[in-house]
Amino acid sequence: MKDEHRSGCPINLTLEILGDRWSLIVIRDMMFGNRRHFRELLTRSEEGIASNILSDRLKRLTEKGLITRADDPSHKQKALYSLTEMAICLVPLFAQMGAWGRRHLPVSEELSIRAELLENGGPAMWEAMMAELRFIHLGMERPARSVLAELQRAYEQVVARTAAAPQPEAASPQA
Amino acid sequence: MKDEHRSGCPINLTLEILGDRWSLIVIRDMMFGNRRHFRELLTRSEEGIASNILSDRLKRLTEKGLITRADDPSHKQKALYSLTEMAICLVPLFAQMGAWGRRHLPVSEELSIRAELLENGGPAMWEAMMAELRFIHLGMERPARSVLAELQRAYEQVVARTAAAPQPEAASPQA
DNA sequence: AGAATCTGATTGCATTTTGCCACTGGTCTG
DNA sequence: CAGACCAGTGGCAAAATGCAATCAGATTCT
Repeated sequence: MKDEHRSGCPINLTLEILGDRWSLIVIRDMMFGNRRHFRELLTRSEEGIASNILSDRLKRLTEKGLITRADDPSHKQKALYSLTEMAICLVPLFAQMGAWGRRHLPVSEELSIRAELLENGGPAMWEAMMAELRFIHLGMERPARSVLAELQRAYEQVVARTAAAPQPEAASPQA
Repeated sequence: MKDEHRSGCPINLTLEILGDRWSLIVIRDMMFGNRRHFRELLTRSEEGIASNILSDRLKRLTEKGLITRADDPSHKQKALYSLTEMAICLVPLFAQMGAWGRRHLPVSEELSIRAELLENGGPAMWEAMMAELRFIHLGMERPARSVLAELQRAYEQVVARTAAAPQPEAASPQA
């Protein structure tokens, strides 16, 4: 563990923790895909993370205080990973990243509908989602609104629609 | 150049471009520090980027459409780098990154005052800053408000204050 | 009970990226 | 014309990444 920082700039310190190709992918899957176990994160990921990288990132993110690891009561060898408040506070960052990527990069429609909703929902929606994540991961009181359900429903609708009306060209599956 | 993407997810595509330890540092220095030349970026950086890394990042960011390179009319061997609209649109992302880092990581006071102002200023301030960057980097009309000047002034005030009143240890610098 | 399966990882190895530092060819300045 | 300045390159060791095989314990299937 190296405690030396390149500088005390908030942007730099954030990059020192999240500035690689996988850390935010792991958090994204835990946050939006509700993946809580090693295998779920390993196999049900769009991008196909390698097991040693996943292992390393879970360890590193735990050290940095973004996630916690607990034994799953139902399965003795299962580990249950949870987001901490620190990670839950990344919701607005994800919203901005999604908004930017959606506007400037060749995103697929199915995978960007969540970003679109989150952008249009604004800070109120972000806060509602953070409250929901605090319920799921930190055991706090269940909020009335379920943003995750809204996002999932919209995603499924897009999937159903694009599957029913196959586009001639622009919609290549390309996972 | 590889055109294969791991997935069409906006978060993933954003990470494929900006998900490393240096790309956002370079853009940050161009954006907030108004560094436009190779040497400025190389030597006047808090974090100390290596010249080959800087060279590579400038090349990559140019390919990806985030910056442009032009000859500086005043010096024949100088290259002038400018942000594109795509990079200017990262302002809200920087604001969120700064806000998150400032809240959860051991930032220094001088280097986080800008993040604090940007967070408190909200979307209106971000838009004003983007307009200013469009003036500086894209030659658009000069806006009335100069957010960069506001940030710089606040930074200098903090530097002057902390230099004038040397802290003993953990004593609050008289808020 | 025994075999197959599932769990969170680990190990080995090749490739790629990073970091450090010296250095280059051209340009500008005093 | 000497020395500083300019945008980068090149060499090399260390670290990170990617891939595939593997591990030991826990659970499930038969």
